Amino acid sequence: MFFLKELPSSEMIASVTADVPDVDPEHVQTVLERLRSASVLLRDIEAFLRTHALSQTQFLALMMIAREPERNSLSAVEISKRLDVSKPVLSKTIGSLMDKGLLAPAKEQPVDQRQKQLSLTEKGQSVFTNVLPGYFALLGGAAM
Amino acid sequence: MFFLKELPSSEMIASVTADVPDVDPEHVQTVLERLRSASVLLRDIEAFLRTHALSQTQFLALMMIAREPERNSLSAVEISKRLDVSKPVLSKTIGSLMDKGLLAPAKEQPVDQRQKQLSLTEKGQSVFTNVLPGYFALLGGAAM
DNA sequence: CCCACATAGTTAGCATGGTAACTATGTGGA
DNA sequence: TCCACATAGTTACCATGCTAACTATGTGGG
Repeated sequence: MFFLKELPSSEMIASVTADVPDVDPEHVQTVLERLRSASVLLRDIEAFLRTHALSQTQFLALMMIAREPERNSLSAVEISKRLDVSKPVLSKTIGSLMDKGLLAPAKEQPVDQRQKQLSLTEKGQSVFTNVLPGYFALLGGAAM
Repeated sequence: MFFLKELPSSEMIASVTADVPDVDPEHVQTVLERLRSASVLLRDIEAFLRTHALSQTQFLALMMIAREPERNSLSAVEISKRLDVSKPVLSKTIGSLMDKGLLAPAKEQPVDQRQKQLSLTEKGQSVFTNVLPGYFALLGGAAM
């Protein structure tokens, strides 16, 4: 997250970037503004998801499984190819989703015994279905 | 941070947003792409700052003091008006910057004894000066 | 004057992110 | 065959974010 409330003035950006070759101060200004909007939106999304007792990562993990075409389960390693978090974080995320009863081991386990196939429970399906419209409404309403 | 490696396909966005009134799927797509770019850039910035043993918040706190016009010190409450983090986080950030010897109590303390005026040490000045060009080079080089 | 309220900052406890290092299982070439 | 290496997932430990509640100081109306 980018935590500045007030962005640096154009004058300050211009004076600082003057020392740095090949940097366009106006582009820097644009990038800073977008970082700020993205951070604000991400906070709003987190606050919204928290009202459903989900973190952003938990929600995205549910989405990866729910929206996988042709299948209703994924292994952790498959989720981690779609979700950009470290392995331990994914492991903990899956653990907390299982504790909440939103995720469970899939009925059909893979031959490779190192993997754990995971699918949404009924509760997981229904929570995801409830949250999704609000999530996209936030994305759609964002001024970026 | 927004942790999807692959964004949802336009088809999926279209199908989901069809249920949500007043949401333009193309706008959602744009917002998702910007969230993703912002997250990637923020990670790059964090990685860069880490090579100088600074967190993003620590660096921004230094910047707030270093770039304050007409003054060379700020109180915590003044920093918190410019930096969008909670009071306890700011308190810890200031503590860690003081531990590193980058920040110190200012020579002139305010009359209000609840406040602690803070200024950069020489080391803090020099670290900040060293880091700033690389920081703006990253911002300037970002494709957003 | 003084007590209620406001403000500055800290402490305590929790959630979520990271890396390093570990176990367990699979795989491929000598 | 079997041993070195690769891959899946977990454990341990730490940094940084949050809220709630605390202490200390300042301020203003009765």
